[in-house]
Amino acid sequence: MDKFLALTEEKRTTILNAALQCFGKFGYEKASINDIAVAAHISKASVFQYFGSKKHLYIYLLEYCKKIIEGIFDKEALDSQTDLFDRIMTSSKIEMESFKTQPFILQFISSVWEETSPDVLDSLVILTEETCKFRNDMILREDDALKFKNPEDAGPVFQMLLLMAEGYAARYRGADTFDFDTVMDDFQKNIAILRKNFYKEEYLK
Amino acid sequence: MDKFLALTEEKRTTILNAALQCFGKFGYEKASINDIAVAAHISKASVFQYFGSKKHLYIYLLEYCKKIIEGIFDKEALDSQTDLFDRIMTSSKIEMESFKTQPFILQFISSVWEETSPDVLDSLVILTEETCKFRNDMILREDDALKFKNPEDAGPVFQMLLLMAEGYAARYRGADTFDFDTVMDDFQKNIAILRKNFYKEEYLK
DNA sequence: CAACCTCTTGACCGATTCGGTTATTAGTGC
DNA sequence: GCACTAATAACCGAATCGGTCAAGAGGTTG
Repeated sequence: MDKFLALTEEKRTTILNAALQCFGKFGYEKASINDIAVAAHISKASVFQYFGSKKHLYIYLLEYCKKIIEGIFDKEALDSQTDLFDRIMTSSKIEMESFKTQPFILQFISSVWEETSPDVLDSLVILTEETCKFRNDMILREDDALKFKNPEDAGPVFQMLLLMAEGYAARYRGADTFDFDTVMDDFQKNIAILRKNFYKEEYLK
Repeated sequence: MDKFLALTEEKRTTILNAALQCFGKFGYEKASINDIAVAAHISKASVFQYFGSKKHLYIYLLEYCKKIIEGIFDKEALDSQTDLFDRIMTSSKIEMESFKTQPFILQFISSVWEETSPDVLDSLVILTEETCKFRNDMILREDDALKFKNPEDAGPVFQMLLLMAEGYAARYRGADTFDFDTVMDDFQKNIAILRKNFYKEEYLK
């Protein structure tokens, strides 16, 4: 793998993106090294030169994604003491911004949750653990509900927002092009509308 | 294919579900006839006995799904002159009920939209056309907005509900078990909350 | 120019799997 | 026991699988 690290960053990300895309799309067993090599515009032999084996490459990707998520997580933890809607918005924004440069990480991560191949089953925990941590961080807090006209609506609304985020992810999964700014704009408008209708008057700054 | 129609209905649906699941999960090229045969608990030779070739099986599935969607569509068109939220709810309910017996149709249909194999590319239109028709039917109407405290919120709220539905679909895609009633309950509660907060007082019956 | 080194890859390996065929079996009615 | 049918085990050539290796290509030293 030191062979791989010696490459230029551009070449590395091209290869990683190709691998993330193929594994994300086909799953571990159905994705072939040849698929990845073609997508990365290199030879199949080079993939083995860099990573040794298919399994090693997959595990490398798991750890690679883990590091990226850790990076997001830290930044997000900094500004976590705000309003519920602001919190959701900023964390989504950070998440989206990070994935802007790494467009295939999202579908790879979600594919990991469906992976069943015994070859890599033991290794999946590397990523699943990390993604759980990420989700738990932006959980609903107690005093969030107080701002709602009907405090009991806070939980469902939060769930609806998570659901919508999943909907966005599903809608653009596998699409080649993806206008992040437009989607975030859309999401922001939706959040504003929800806030306006659910919050007590006094919390509508 | 007359050979296939001669089977018992139970066996037929077992085979179709296996095929829908495999094609839906792996896509046309990566799904092998062997995968399908194993999932259907029959021999590979039987699959060819029934459908002739891989391509014929795939096209049969496209037409099979088209018929099912047509069935839903007709029923849904009958009671289309109600309140926006009721309309979304009942159409979702009908859709869900139909898919309760055919658990793999949903992921198959969404996989068709991502299919790129030249072998079947021409045939995809069989289904894509039909699913478009289905979506267009439950579109927002003009007088729906009048019931909203802020009429301009109607469009976004409708979009949010579509997004949430996609989120539900994504969340349970590929899951073996899926408690439809719980999900529909959840969805219904969310709709009730939205209506309560977005509608003018006079329309809250 | 020759000798050397690094990186990339075309060609190749045995094994497996592919879509598809066929010959044999197992089951059923008479 | 016999004929007919439906299912499959065994098989086909071709392709692809994960993985290896030796032959270049390109650059750096003498």
